Amino acid sequence: MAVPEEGLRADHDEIKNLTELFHQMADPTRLFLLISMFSGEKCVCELAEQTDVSVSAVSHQLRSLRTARLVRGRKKGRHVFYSLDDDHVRDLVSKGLEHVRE
Amino acid sequence: MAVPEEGLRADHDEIKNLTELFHQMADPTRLFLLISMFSGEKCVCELAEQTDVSVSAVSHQLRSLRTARLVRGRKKGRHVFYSLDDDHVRDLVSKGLEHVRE
DNA sequence: TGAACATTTGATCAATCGCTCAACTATTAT
DNA sequence: ATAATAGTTGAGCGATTGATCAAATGTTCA
Repeated sequence: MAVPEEGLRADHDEIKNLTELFHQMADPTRLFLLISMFSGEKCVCELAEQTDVSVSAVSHQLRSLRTARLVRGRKKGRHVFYSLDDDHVRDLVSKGLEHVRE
Repeated sequence: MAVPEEGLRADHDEIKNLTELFHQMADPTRLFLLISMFSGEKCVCELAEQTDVSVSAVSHQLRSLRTARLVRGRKKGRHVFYSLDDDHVRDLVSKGLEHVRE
C-alpha cells in the first residue's frame, strides 16, 4: 500500500507571506529582539541596551517587526513597550533551536 | 503565584545559526524548492520547470540549501536528485503556514 | 517654559542577495 | 567521436538590506 503523499499544498500568496515571516526571523538583531520578548514586554531602551546596535537601529527593526504583525507596541508615558503579537513565533523559534542544536 | 519565566536561552552562536536557518526559508524560490521536496526527491530539471526561474538559478539556490545542510543531492546518471536532509524543515514550514493562514 | 529623556524618521552608504548569461564538466546516446 | 542532455560555476548587475547619523517628535519634570 502506498504511503499517502507527504506533500503540502501552498499557493503563491502563501509562499510569499511565509517568506516574509521567515525573513523577519532571519536577521540576528530582529531574532534577538523577538527572543527577548519571550519573557514579557520590553521598552525600546531596555531592548537596545541588550543588543550591540544603536537605539535607532532597534527602532527601525521593531518597526519592521510591527509592520509584519509579529510584535505590537504599547505606549506608556515616554516609553513604548513591545511584546509578541503572535504565539506562533515562539513555536517557530523553539522548533528552530531544536534544529540548530541537532 | 508568579508564572514561571517563559524565557528562552539562546547564545550568540545559536542565534547566528538560527538566522541562517530562517534565511534559507526566507526566499520564495528556496522555500518553493523545499516544499516541492516534501513529496519526495526531485531532480534539478523537475524542480526548475515548476519554478519561474532558470535551471541555473535553481542550481545556485540548491547549492545554498545544500551548504546549509537543509537538502542533499544524490547523483544518478546525468540527473541529480535532491531531497530534504532534515525533518525539522517540514515542521517549521507547516507551523509557519499555520501562522500565515491565521 | 525649557532641559532631559525616549523614540521615531529619513538620508545615506556599504554589504549582501538573487537573477541571468556564458562557459564549463559530466553522462548518455547515436 | 559527436551531439544532446543535465547540472554546476563564476562574473556581473540591479535591487534590497541593515547600520549609522542627524534631525524631528513626544513626554515628563523642574
